[in-house]
Amino acid sequence: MDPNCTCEKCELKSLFFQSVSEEELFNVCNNKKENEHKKGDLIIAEGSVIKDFIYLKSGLVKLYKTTRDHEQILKFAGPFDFVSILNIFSHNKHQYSVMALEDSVTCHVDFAEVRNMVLENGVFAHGLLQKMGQVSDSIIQESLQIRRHNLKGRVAIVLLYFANRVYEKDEFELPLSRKEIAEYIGKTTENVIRALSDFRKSNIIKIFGKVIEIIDKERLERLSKFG
Amino acid sequence: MDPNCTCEKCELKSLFFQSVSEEELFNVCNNKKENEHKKGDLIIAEGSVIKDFIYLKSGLVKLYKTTRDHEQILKFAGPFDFVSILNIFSHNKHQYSVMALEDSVTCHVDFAEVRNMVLENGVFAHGLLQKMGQVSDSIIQESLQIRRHNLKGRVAIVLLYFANRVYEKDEFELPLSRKEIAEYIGKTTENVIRALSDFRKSNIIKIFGKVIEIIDKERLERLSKFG
DNA sequence: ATCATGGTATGATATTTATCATAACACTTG
DNA sequence: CAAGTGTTATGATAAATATCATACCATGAT
Repeated sequence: MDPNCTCEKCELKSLFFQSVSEEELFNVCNNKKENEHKKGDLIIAEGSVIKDFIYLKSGLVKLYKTTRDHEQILKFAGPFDFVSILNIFSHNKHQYSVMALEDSVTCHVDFAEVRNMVLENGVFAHGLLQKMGQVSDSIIQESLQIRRHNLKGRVAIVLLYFANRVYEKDEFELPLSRKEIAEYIGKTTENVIRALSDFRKSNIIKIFGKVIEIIDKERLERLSKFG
Repeated sequence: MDPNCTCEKCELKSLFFQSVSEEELFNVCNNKKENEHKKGDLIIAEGSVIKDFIYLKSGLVKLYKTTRDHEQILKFAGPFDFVSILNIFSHNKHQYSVMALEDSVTCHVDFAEVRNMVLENGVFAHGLLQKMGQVSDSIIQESLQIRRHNLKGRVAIVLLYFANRVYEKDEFELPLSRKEIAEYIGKTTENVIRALSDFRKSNIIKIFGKVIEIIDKERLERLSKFG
């Protein structure tokens, strides 16, 4: 093995390359590129041509679409639910932008190579179909969930998402501005701030700037279900 | 060829079986089942086990999810944008229900057979990846589009969808109740009715029960963009 | 240091939408 | 036929949310 090739040790190898032969992996590995992104960097620009199969090795990103007057955030994603797969076989341009919410590392494999692997390796293709189903379903289900809740319920869902799914702690630094929360849940920035203030006044959370501490998780969970 | 096998003539053959060999097609064709559904029939029940790869040959359906107290409609779909693909590789149970909005015919192929074709036929697998990307993207984009409009804008979007995409006529019979429009756009039934009445009073549409005639399409289009 | 800028925060008000009530009508069922 | 049920429709009112205004604070640029 080439000493430059570290894919063997990649935590995500099993995600996409489980079924790939030594020879194929070697090939992918030597032609891949890894990019580092600082918090706030644009990783993928909506409308740009898709050249690579891109996946997230580490970090946290937001997926969003820019419209006339504002942005709509589709999904927050970490390494194990990364998302560029959705468009890659059906569009030649990226339909969404991706921005780093925390320092992130992406891995880029030439798309032609991935397509060849799909054409030649059925197990690999099947794995991609599975992953794609999971990703699209998570976006759709989350969107439906948010849509059936009011302002406070939606904000509660976001806080619990970061506490339970991303940081696995009840005190964490929000990697988002209030505006970005608003862009995700489809409400105004002011009302997101009001909801957070309301939670603070009701002793459900404490707020120190971007740091949130969840004090009464039960109540927050009730809000996320019935609010 | 078996005289019972009419897949050769199926209008949708190219959609899913473009790349499939004579032998494979023959096999699929003889093991397929076709089902007819009357308007209002449940075709797929959310939560039921996925056994078949199901696609729509003709008709019109709604895809929806049942929650605590009401239903949320995800998508209306005809033969060329059918949707059961989304879950089939990633879940063992259907995540959404499908109901016929008009008399419909579905074609059922055993899932194991489809999986085998994915594993053995890269071109077929690639075609499914493309189709799946299109379907998931259409759901996501439509959902975002609706979310950034107000009540009237949303209703206008629905009317134009049926006029332009489904019936290709400016006078058509809505295959939906007002309640179902509400479940799709995420507003109350009363307000959907009010929006329609409002369009009628403004001479944008005429209403004869379920039959809608669009009189001022330009104004409706403006509403669907800026409302 | 000063200035502009963006994020956070709060209040007052306007607008939008939901809820509740009622009624007419069509449709099914006993 | 009558009774019940669901759909369409409209009005009155309540609740949720958006909009506009203002302020404070931190940050980076000049």
